Amino acid sequence: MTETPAQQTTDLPQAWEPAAVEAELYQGWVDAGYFTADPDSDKPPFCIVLPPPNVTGSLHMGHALNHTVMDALTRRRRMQGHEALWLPGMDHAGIATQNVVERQLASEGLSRHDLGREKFIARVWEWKAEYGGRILDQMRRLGDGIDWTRERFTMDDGLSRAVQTIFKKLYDDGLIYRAERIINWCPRCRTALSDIEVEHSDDDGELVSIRYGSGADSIVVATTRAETMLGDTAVAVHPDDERYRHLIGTEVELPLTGRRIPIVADAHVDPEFGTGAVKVTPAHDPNDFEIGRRHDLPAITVMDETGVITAHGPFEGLDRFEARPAVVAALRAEGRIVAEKRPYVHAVGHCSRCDTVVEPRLSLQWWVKVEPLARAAGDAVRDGRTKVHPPELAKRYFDWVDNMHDWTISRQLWWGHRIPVWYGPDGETVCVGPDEQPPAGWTQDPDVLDTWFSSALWPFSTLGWPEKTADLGRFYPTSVLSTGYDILFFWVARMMMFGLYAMDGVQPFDHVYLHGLIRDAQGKKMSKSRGNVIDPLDWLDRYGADACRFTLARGANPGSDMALAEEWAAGSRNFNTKLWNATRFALMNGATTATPVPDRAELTDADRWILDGLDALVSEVDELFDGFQFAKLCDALYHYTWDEFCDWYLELAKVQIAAGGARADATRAVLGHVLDVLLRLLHPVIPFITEVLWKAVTGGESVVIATWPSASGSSADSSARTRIEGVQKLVTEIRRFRADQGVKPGQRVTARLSGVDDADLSDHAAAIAALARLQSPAAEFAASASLEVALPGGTVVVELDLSGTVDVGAERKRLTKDLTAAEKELAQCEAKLGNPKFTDKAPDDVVAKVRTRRDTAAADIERIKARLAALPAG
RNA sequence: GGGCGUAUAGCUCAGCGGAAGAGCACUCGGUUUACACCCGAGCGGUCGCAGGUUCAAAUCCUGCUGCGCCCA
Repeated sequence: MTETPAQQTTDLPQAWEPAAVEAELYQGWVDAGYFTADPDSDKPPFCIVLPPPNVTGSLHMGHALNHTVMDALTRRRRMQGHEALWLPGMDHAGIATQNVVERQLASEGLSRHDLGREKFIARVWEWKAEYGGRILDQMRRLGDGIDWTRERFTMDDGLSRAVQTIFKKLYDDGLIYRAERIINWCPRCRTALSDIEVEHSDDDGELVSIRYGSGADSIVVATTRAETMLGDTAVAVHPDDERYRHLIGTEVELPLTGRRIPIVADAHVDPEFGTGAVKVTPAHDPNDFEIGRRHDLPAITVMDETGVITAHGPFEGLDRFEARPAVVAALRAEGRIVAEKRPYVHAVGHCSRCDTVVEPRLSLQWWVKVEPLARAAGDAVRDGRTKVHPPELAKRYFDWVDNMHDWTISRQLWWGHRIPVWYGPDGETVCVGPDEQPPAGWTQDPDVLDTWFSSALWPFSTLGWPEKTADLGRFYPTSVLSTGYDILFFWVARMMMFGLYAMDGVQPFDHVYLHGLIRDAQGKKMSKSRGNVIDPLDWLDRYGADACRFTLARGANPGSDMALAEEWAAGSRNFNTKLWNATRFALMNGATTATPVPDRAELTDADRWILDGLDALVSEVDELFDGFQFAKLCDALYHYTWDEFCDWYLELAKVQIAAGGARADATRAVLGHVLDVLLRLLHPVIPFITEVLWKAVTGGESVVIATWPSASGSSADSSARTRIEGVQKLVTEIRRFRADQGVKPGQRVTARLSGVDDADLSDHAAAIAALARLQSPAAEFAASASLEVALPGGTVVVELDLSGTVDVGAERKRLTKDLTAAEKELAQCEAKLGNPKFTDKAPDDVVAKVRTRRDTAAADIERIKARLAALPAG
């Protein structure tokens, strides 16, 4: 008999207290170098680059979810023997960071202009050193198995060099150009924004109809931005619009200004909208800009970069939102307001960083010509080099990349990568690559690049590009990019474009996994204004990293958002506690991996059943991991752990251990083996608790570097399974009967079972008695009640001495309910079988199945009726 | 306005052609020496509405309605 090693019962504390041990465990992993990848190993590579969080950011639930996913993927591959690299870092977040530091300066009564560009940038670096990157420490608390030795920052020297290199390459290839266009302008940030940095919302506004000109030749236009009329240079109508045909080519007087403007015909005007005549302000509206180009109209800018009106007498110096009512009032005074609609709900663009209403503005900016890049990015997904998970979202990706507008990359900021273009005294232009010098006396373009420009290089710049480093050769293309579907466009599309371009057509990642968005328990978006934000740090404190991670992974159904609430985390915490207690109990009973699991011939039905279930679980988990099905994977692990291992096997194992001798030793080996495998399977999702438990069970160094389980290869014993399921059904029916009869769960009841041999359960009498709390009858046994349980092999009759009055009413109620169900079943089956079309056309196995169901139902009805008839009256 | 997605138990979601499922919540019982963060037993659904295809529809098709998202 195996000695129970003493330390196994004492090593594990009574309860799992994550807060007390997580930090130390994590530091141990880092110190051991488990997360540091070696480019020179001969293992197959696996690489994930962390979508770099903002240097100003802190961990929110969306990060926590994404990190859980990436960590689980990486940890599993590491266990599978891959050279696993998860590479961390941050982006410099141009606008956000500059805003933060400017606010800091403002509190000192300073502006960035007081400091000047160089000193301001130095100040930003100081800020970063002190406050930046809080999120990196929070990632440690989540348990991220990240290679900290490779941490990168988009403004680092190496990455800045990558930015300059690719800019020069694009410029030389004619894919970067400078042009004056209408761009999205944030008057608060005072910079250009790209299309995707603008968020549209339906806002209350006004629709004002204004009469231009006078008399028969007058024309009415409608606008939501009345103040822009100061910059109108035409009125446009549809060429086929009979109402206005006579006016085309004539001029009207623009009110308030005295200017005369032409009426032009343009096919892009919608005759159905408003009056069918539109005012044209080429300097302040993208559509109008196009009309202006087609008709060679001048563009008059009437606002400065802060949104303040710059001309036109009484309106000069007014903010755009003050100017709007002022202009309307002035027009009304002239009797030119024909109609006003207020509120008028229409889509308004807002700055995604500061929510200020975006102003379309005519301005000279740098652009990326995206057409060839976007086409390549689309093709990489179309031809399967990069796979999108879930695949439905690929369509959205195509919609985007196939209709992409050129990308404005210049930003009127100081914090960022300065555009490497220099201007000569006579307007010459030169783009300067790394290691090149601009001609003396030339001046550099003052603008910096969009942060996303450098982030788009992340999958290869972090690995050393443009140098041909060992890391780049080994880990590019990366394996998986994981992110929320909401930033599919920010991340995936741009990384794809630049990755393919810089790396000679090799895609930056093989798989793109897109997870859903985090919502509250009612499915509402989390937002500060709603007050429904859950802070992951709060959950980490109160429930532990494993519970937080398990909750997130368990909710990650492909393509759909995830609702979160306190109860979810508590449920995961409970799961961890269950796992803890089950393992502790197994160890207290001598569970071990020191002795091998005996041959199957030596094992009981229960042993084979739980081992076969474990094999099935291994295969299922592998399949689900490969398909990025995290919710199902967690459910499978949860179900096996709790419903099969804890609820049944551990109870059956108690009986086997009580038997002593070789049976007990075999059971200890099975317990040890199942826990060893189960803990390894759980480790990628819940790394901390599995580390402690796995070491206690196996005595191994660390589950982080343990081998990923594979199925045993033995074929499943289906008759063992049938018998265990028979035990389960019998035990459950007896418990149900006891509960109906009001017998306390713990109370032993004298019982006599017959038909056990026919049901092939003769080996399981002890287990049935233990689980159903039965005891053997004495000589003078007098049954006061009985029940019948139909099993595949035969019906087991259980006679019980309830030693009290029997609740005949409860029994009748139960039997009647069962009878109703059986009768319904019989009717359904007979209806089908009575339909010749069904028996002719349905597959044979389906018909056979229905026949069996009919026979079972008929037998059930007969049996239940007999029992009801035998029941005493009352 | 255009496009996409979704509608299943009180809540959050699986299931996506052949007997309606899970977690949580709820009800009843419980000091069963691993666990009350637990154990045992339950209750709960004409699968949004209306048509159609099929021997068979929660599952496929059409329309409608509600909700959500993306793009104008």
